[in-house]
Amino acid sequence: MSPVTGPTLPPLVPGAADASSAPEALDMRHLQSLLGYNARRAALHIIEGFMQRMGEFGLRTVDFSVMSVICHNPGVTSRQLCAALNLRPPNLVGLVQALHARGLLARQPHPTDGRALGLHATAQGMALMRQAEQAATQLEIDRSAQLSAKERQTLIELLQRVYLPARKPPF
Amino acid sequence: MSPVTGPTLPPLVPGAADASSAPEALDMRHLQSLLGYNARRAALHIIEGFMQRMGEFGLRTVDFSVMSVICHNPGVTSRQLCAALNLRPPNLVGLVQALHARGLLARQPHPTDGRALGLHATAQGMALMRQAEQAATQLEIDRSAQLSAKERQTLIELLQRVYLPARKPPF
DNA sequence: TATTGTTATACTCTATAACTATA
DNA sequence: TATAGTTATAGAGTATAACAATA
Repeated sequence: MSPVTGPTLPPLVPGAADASSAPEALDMRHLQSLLGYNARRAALHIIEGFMQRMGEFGLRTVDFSVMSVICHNPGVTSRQLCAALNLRPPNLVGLVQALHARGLLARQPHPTDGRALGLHATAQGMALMRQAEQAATQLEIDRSAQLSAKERQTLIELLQRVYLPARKPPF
Repeated sequence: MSPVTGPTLPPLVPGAADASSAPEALDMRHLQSLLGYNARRAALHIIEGFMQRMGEFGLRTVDFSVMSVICHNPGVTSRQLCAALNLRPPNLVGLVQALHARGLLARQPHPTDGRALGLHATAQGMALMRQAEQAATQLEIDRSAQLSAKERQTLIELLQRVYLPARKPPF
């Protein structure tokens, strides 16, 4: 059982592998056969570098996402942001307040709904995000340098088909 | 700017999009061009169902990972588990204690290192994990039903090339 | 009655420093 | 001196319930 090289998974019985004989390399094949495990490990690998890089702009991952959506969708409401980014409204309040306090976004009354507030990036917020988005794109390329541009695109498309609702064929 | 279908990203200036004209659909193209964003969203989508399903076995995601590695690597130490799963030792203590209290694993003195404890799954733990691993595999297939078996395999391989250290060609 | 934004709060997950026993 | 396991604890992230203002 030791020199297994094929895709066969080890049997789930004692003695199938012995950690004391090779303490430095564990058999991780079953976990590595699971999509969720691999997706989580890969996401954490990318985001680890992402957080470092965005820290230079004073942004956490979620700050970047929120600012990016606001920049590309002027007047978006908190509720829309929550739906698009899978956030809970109470967790967005302090986040938006902090970005507003830094002068990165402004809140204007919604044109048709008196309850809502439209979120707009300020000129300063726009300038920051232009830099941040460029840095983010470059960082991701560096962090996934093992992939070609074509492979990276394939990976993104497959990931989107996992979590995005299926769309009609004629796009 | 409205009927854009190509890969061109919207300019990062006000007026590029207007949320009030299409309040139900936001422009998410920039975030969706980022690998980290897509990997995180896909991972959360899979793991959401994973947690529900594993809850029936009384296991959280991390419990499943730990038990799985122990089952396939009898005698593995806590330190090895931490390195393999990117966990911090203090966070593993209570986790292992809980699994031990449930009779799912046993801790035996390490044969060569008096400081370490070898972790072994009990018969009960083995039986539980046999069911859990089967359920996990099936759940992932269900949750990624938009992908063919071949596409799912391609996705896993691309993800592993992102987060696993590169290996020598003649593997 | 339903929804937006908000407050307060609790729960989980994760991370760090420091201790002990052994190598 | 370095490492394995542990303790205590702090911080971040995430979740729910409930409220006022508006639809």
